Amino acid sequence: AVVYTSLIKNFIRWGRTHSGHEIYKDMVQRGCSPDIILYNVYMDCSLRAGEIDKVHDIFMEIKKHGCVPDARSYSILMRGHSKSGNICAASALFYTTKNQGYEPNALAFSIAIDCLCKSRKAYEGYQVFEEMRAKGHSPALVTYVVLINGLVKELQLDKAYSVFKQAKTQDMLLNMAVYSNLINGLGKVGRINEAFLVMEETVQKGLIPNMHTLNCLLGALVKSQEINKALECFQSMQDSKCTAN
RNA sequence: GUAAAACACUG
Repeated sequence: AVVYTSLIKNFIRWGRTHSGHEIYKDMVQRGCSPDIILYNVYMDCSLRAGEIDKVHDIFMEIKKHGCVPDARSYSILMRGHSKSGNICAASALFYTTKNQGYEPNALAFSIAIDCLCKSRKAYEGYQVFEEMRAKGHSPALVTYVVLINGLVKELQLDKAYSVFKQAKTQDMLLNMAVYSNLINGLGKVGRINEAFLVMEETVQKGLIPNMHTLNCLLGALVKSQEINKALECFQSMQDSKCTAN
């Protein structure tokens, strides 16, 4: 199985996906039993190669051949569903995994959060995030960013802000894009004062607001009819040679 | 012999 794994991996990786599939079939025909590592590699490679439907097919093969999917198998399948837009399946899978008795590790949590945010289910992503923290895992910077951006997109500003605060207490170095995003979201729901606070914070942190940031702020100000401040902001944009829209 | 991943206004 080790040899077959390597063969399948390399064929698919180098674009010879069809040969990869043939090797798998051949292996089965010859009575050689695939193991779970082979299946995980096979699914992962197919996913990267863009054969998303294949991921699901392979997953089905696992049980058919008397293997038991492990936590990684579920994570890969989840990525597949999220990539193909199968939103319901993606979000259900995380719970299925747990029901199978697997305790997700930090990576499994992160993948779940990422998939959920991409499926526009940031709310669920947030729940998974809370669970992750409760279990004592430390999310990576990207996980915070993905979640904050996802929540902002769905205008869940309370949650976004909460995650934002938590990121800071973990000394995460959030970049300007995240701040701009948050300002944008706060502006959209009319929380202009908070948008300003966030703006001031960027300055304190030594981050340099760019044209995206200022445009976000400008949009927020116009929306809340703070014309004077909008003009002020517009002025400072011109001073810093940013282009307004 | 098997892990993933993101980002910004307006249009």
